[in-house]
Amino acid sequence: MNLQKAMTGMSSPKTDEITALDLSGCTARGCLGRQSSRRPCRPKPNRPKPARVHRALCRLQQAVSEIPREARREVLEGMPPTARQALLAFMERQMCQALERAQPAKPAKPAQLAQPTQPAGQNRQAEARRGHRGHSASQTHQMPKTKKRKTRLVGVSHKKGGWTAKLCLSPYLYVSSRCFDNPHRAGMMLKVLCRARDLASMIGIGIASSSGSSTQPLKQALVAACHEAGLELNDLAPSFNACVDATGIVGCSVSSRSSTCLDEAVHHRSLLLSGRAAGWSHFREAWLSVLQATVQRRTSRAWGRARMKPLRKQNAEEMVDKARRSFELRHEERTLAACRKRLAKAVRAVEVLCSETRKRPLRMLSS
DNA sequence: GTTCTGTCCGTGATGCCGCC
DNA sequence: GGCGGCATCACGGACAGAAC
Repeated sequence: MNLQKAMTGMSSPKTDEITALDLSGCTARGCLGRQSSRRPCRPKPNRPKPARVHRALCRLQQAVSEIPREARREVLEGMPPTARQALLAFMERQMCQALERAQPAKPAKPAQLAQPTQPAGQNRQAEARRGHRGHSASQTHQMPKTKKRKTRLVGVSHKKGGWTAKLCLSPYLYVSSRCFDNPHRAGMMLKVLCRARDLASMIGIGIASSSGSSTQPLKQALVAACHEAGLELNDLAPSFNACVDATGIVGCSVSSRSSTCLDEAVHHRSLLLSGRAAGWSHFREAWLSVLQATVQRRTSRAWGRARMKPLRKQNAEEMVDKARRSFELRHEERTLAACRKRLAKAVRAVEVLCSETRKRPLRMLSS
């Protein structure tokens, strides 16, 4: 009974009844009697080794302990009786051993005995992975081999008002042209942007290598690319925008405000990236400051969202916190699903071993 | 060594805003 | 309703580390 409580962390009478039924059913099914009618002592050659059984049960115990406390009862109820009995017998055995060890010193509480297998945290894999990723050189300036949904000129998009060219100038940093009335003109601008990107990479400029204070060479590359095409920078009217993938923090990408000033976009990118590296609270501050920032805009007759004003602090906080809450909910769901998957696997493994140990399964599994 | 999982990065598409 | 263009989302390949 205490074992069950230790496993579920609950003291529901219903759970206790279930445990009692299963434990009594286990002996009433007569596994031992059936076994005695066959070969009494000689073990089967393909019988699982105790170490293997022990590992499988340890895994199952850990999988159960990873399930959030409130969902454990449901999980235990849904577990096949064979696996559940084996687990209970295993834990009972563990408890006895622990009690024996603790006897000379002082008696330990049963609830504490179930704790050692509790992992440090359910998300430790994800946490461990976080922060270990560097930027691969191969990822920069390469066109991904994605399936294009429409066979249109890559980088040119059709808007209600015309056609624009958009290009990733450097990791996290995007540049868009102004709107043009035909796709050919936008395509030409796209070539100019590509050329600027190439010029920048040729002389080793890159946002990755340039801090916020040294964007001048990149600007020069843009001007040079325009001149090569017989254009002025004003013809292109580039607008810069930094986008940071924050799926690990808020479950989506976060964009800076679009600005005609490269320095502003780079500054926002830098804020968001350093915030992301430092964790949620820092990222939140960075995001808030980006949302509230005033940036330089194109001088066009565009209105509405194209002229969106900086958010007020309260609105920005609402937006940021809403995104985080939504992410946390989704994250919890994903974590629970992963726990359940691991549990199902562990249960299957124990069931297989139980079926292999046709003789006295409980006694063997608990030894 | 292979598979799984989560993150990074790049691209395309579309919603939305308010003046004209 | 048309317009200009920013904001946001969806999608998918590449990648790295963990798990098996």
